[in-house]
Amino acid sequence: MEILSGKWKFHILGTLLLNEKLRFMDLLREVEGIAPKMLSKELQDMEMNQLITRTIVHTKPITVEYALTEAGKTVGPLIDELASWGTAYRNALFHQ
Amino acid sequence: MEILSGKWKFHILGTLLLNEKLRFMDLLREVEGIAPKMLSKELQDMEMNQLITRTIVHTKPITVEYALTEAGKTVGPLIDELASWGTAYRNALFHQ
DNA sequence: CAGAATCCATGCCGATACTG
DNA sequence: CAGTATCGGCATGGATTCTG
Repeated sequence: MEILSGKWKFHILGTLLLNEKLRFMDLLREVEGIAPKMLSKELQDMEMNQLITRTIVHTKPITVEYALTEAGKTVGPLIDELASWGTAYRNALFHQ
Repeated sequence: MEILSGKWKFHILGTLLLNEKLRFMDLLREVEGIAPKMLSKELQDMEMNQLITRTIVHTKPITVEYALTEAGKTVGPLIDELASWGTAYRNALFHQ
């Protein structure tokens, strides 16, 4: 659970689930509101926990690509369940 | 998601899923390591969000019973998915 | 028993500026 | 482009004491 803690991890993972490979700037754009420092930190966390891979591409200037590992892809169903809980929760409140 | 934030909420909800009704002291015992202040605060949060009910029983001395609402019971599947993600995650790391 | 009050440490997170 | 450095606010959470 601490592996997925932090304000932005689910958002980042969700974005990577939809996009396969993304560069730092892409993520900075897609994950609305995140500051470079936080993005950097969350990415490092998740790389340490082997949820994502970080590959340097030696272009000029260099770019870095982030992608989900197989382990990282397992969060897909979890995010789905989280979303469907949200609706189930609202429904339960509504029908009571 | 902020509804379920906090260090102890899942633990408390899980305990209530197994027990139907519990008093404050019971929860203090069952949720290992939690301080009364935190238990009180988390319970208030969850009562506000209508995940649990709080009923005062006028015994001497008074006791208070906490139980899940219908909305609260919807976290069951979510906790299951969380648990099975844990194993899926470990499995993915192991087989790589 | 069920909590409220108080005090306090840590660290999460944000904004901004800077670097190779 | 892909970050790091620095500063600082504010919330989170812990320990302890007190109350009806």
